[in-house]
Amino acid sequence: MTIEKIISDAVSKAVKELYGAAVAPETIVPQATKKEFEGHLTIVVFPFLKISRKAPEATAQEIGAWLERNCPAVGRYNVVKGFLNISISPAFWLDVLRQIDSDPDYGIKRPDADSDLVMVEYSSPNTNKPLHLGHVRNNLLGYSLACILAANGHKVVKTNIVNDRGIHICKSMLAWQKWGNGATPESTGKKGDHLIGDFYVEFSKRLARDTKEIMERDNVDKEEAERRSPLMAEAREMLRRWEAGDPEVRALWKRMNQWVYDGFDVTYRRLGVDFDKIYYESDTYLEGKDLVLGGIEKGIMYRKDDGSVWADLTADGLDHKLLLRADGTSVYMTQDIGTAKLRYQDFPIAKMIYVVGNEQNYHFQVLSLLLDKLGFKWGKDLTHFSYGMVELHNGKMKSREGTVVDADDLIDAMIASAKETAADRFSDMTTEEADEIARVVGLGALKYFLLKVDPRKNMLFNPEESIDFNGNTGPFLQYTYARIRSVLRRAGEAGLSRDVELALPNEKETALIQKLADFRGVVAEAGRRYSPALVANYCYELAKKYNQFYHDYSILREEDAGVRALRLMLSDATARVLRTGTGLLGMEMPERM
RNA sequence: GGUCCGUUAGCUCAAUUGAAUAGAGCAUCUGACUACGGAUCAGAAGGUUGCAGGUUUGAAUCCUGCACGGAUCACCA
Repeated sequence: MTIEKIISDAVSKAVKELYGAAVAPETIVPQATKKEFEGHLTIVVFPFLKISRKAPEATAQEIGAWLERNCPAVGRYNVVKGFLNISISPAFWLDVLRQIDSDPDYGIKRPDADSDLVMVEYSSPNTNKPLHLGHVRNNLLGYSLACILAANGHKVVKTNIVNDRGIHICKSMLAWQKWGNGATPESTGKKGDHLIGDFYVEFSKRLARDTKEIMERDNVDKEEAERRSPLMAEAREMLRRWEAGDPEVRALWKRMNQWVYDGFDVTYRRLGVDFDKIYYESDTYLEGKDLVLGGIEKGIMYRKDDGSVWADLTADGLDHKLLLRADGTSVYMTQDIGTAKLRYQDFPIAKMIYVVGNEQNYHFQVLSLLLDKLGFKWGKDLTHFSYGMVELHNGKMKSREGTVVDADDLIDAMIASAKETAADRFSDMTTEEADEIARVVGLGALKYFLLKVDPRKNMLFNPEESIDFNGNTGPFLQYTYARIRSVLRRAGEAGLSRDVELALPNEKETALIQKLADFRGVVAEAGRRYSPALVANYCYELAKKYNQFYHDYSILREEDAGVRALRLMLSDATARVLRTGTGLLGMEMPERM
């Protein structure tokens, strides 16, 4: 039972007894009292005025007086305009702290046998180039979202659909065949995904050169010139052979994709993300066809004279959407329908979440509609967890402009930067220990910075700012955590016992307990709104509050055993909530740094 | 042009979905140290929440219009 629930129940009862009418529960929302007023929780009484038929002040007074008499948790109250500020008694706060302290999983709700299953799709890379900064935001959001959902009692399946076929893959393969001289990750020492990416870039460069020549020679536009390019013809021919199952092409494709997967695995591991089930587009791209053809009979789709198949979505405010080309082959949408079908067969999915960039908003609007029409029960309320672009402070990063920030390079830079920033702190450590902490801090900085922002918004990533040990940053949280652990270690060494009667908390300590108590609500809210940013910003507020608290008291030198024990318990609880909270963001917390 | 999304302090971001005087950090300025970890803390300054209307006891938040920025409207994925 949270303290908010206790108060809102009591208010509900008060209104009923005082005015003889029930009030809708959702209109009673206790919220933290603003710091310039006295009290812990505030009730807004405006919604009750229709029932009480009295002025706001009078209504608040009467409810406050009733609560003081009948609700043991309420110590004092005061009224400002239509706001009823309630002070919870210190003894009650102490109980709250004890509750937090005794629950190792505080704030977390574990799934049970009846829990529904949520599938989260994220990452979804192409196998023709390495992961970049945009993928990093995607991966961190997807992973964190899965953690948050799991913490809210859902069964979660993390999935990844690998885009491993198509013309873009053939481009890399062709370039390798033509100009690769048999290069392998082993022979070049390059990570497989980077090696393949380099050949893709090589192809693009040569194609651009050819295209330009043809444009001038034949006086045609860029699109047409590209179509006439012999390089493109070769790539298309390779795709045709791939689709026909040509053993030679398939063998090359398998070999090169494996290099890429090995490379991706390294990057995923470094980022600390993982998947429960990986789907490959080469396995699923034919799957949607039957469903689409079946849709024709149901009247959901129609066939044009040239044989192509479409869905008319104009009644839903959208356009006509192509689903099968005139030659019978699938498009992206058809494949996503097929993948959905497979997943539905594989898992009892109650809810599907796609973590995909906001440039595909329209695609998912259409997908939701089509899946619904085709009879998937979760089609209608599938969630496209849409996120904005990441920009660097020195300019946009788009793959076409060739200014992509590579994920591996970025991780390296973050770790190097953490090492440099904290060099003097590491002087008394072994090299291994210093390296490990630099890794944790560098990645923590990256993760926190990318996750604290509202996902829908385009954001500006500033590596320098992210690794600052002050302010709203990952390293600040990690530092706070490490310092608390250090204090607790010292307390243990000194044999300071918490096994005494705890003192009642003062105002400052109460404020920290209240913040800690909020954690449960924050996790639930983050689960409801799919918001890692909510958790991130809460963690920062908690760390900040603890720092203020910490600065005011000499915890270890405190002479009153009860007060000291209370403060140690508060420190311990703060460290644990911090660790749990940042854990939901995929961050690691160092014991020392 | 149609649709969707965004616009909050000099900068980077919040605001628990409609509540009190819109909050943090960075940067700037002023203070506080024989420090249980100062990688800290306290304070100041910084705002017509893009603009104009509307609804409401109450609007950054909801509605309408406009401006600016982004995305999308492929027989690409």
